[in-house]
Amino acid sequence: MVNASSQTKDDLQPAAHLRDGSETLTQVAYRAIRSDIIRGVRPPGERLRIEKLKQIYEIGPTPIREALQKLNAEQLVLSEGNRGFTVAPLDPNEFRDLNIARTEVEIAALRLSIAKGDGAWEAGVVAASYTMKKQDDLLARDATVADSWERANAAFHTAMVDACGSRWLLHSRDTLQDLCERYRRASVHRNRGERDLAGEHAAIAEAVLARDVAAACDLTRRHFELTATNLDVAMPAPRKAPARR
Amino acid sequence: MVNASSQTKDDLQPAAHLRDGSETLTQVAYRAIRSDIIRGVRPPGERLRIEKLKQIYEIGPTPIREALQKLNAEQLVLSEGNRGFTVAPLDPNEFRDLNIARTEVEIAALRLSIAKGDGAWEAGVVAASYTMKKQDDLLARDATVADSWERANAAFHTAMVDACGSRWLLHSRDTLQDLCERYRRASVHRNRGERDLAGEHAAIAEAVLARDVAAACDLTRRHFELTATNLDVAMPAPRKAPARR
DNA sequence: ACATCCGTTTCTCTCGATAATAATGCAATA
DNA sequence: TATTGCATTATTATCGAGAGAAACGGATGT
Repeated sequence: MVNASSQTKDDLQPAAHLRDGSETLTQVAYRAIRSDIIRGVRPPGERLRIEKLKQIYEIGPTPIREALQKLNAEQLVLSEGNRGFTVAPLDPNEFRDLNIARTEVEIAALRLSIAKGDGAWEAGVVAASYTMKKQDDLLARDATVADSWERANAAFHTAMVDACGSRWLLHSRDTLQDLCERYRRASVHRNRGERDLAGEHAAIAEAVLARDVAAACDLTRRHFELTATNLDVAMPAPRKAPARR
Repeated sequence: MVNASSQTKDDLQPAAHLRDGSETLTQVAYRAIRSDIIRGVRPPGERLRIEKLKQIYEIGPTPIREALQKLNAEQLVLSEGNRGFTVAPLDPNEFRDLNIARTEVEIAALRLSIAKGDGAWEAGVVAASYTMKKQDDLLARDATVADSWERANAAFHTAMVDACGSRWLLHSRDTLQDLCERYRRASVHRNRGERDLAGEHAAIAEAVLARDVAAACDLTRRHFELTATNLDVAMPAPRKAPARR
């Protein structure tokens, strides 16, 4: 007698364990590859060969390609003519560019959010600040950038701009934010110890709650700039094909 | 004798007449469908069945799907579970939202551009203003929104922000701009005659060249808001399936 | 009459295979 | 020895067909 079970044959499909009822394999592949790129599992400049990805993610070539096209639309993946896909390279100049855009969009959203925010928004700000402080204190002792700190930090800044009233503005912000995150994760942080992150965050939250637009924007801008200048973006280390015309 | 020519068999392929040497069918499909959606050829809410599109654009299902995924990434096309793709609907609230984001990003870029702009940029502003004035005068007489006016208008505003120093900021701007354009094209313009577009544009250009940040931003903001409030966004006319859960 | 269930149909999604394109190595020639 | 041209190889892009899921409609029961 075979080791029969209640499993259908679908359960035996390799990638199916992550698959929700009505979720397409394209979406699965998209999220998986995107996450791997942002977290640095797939390093900048890596060639993304379909055959290889097919084996890694255990998904057919069509969903993989569709996912890559989607990632290409947000510039996390580059696609050149008939020469396949590559992970977008990291470039210090590009990061400066990106950080300007990120900051400007954040400031615009922050300004609107302070102007329009209601009681619920204020409560969110207070809550996020509370969590942030705990994580900042943890970081001050441990110095290792935990995933929980990253999440708290993202949530903190999101809470500030959450009442801006334009989902599209927030969407632009998120896109730029994700792009920046890849740079942050891939870079070494200098002067980590010299910064008073908890103090900076507290000052921002205070200004925001006091509805002091000028101060809040100023503090946030400096907060971002400080992070950016403290980042040493690793130059694209050419593994093969140093300069490919 | 057959009407033989120097055509290779490639030239006989239906969609190949638009195909550059190293251009992918996916890219061809992407641009074609995108253009059709923005120009309103494919109306909001329309279901995009693969089989149908395959015949219309004379391209196989795979490139079509990849193009749709790309369009989905920029929210011009919606994709639901296992239920295919649809053209993103038009919604007045969404437009308000979008216009806020569009305006804020434009203003941020404008501020930076005025601060950083050099001589070449000034020359570009002057040139774009010149062309714009001609098109505005033409429009004042003819009332029909010509394609040439649309182009001049886009070029005018682009020239203003061109020196902002962040390609990513400009990219966000372009994305939002394209989304707005679809609303503009699909809507009826009220009070077209009552506006002095040439005057508004001239005032903006003047403030920009005088490096008067406050005035330039203020004028631009009002310029956009006026356009937005003068637009009557056609509500999504439900053709079939009025309210589809 | 109305709701529910089940079979049918339509459409989407996915795969494997093929054709087209670019990269690679080798040989032949100057 | 360097270079050009050609044949080979590897990888990409595309297609057509099949598996799977949702929508549709008729029949049954309350």
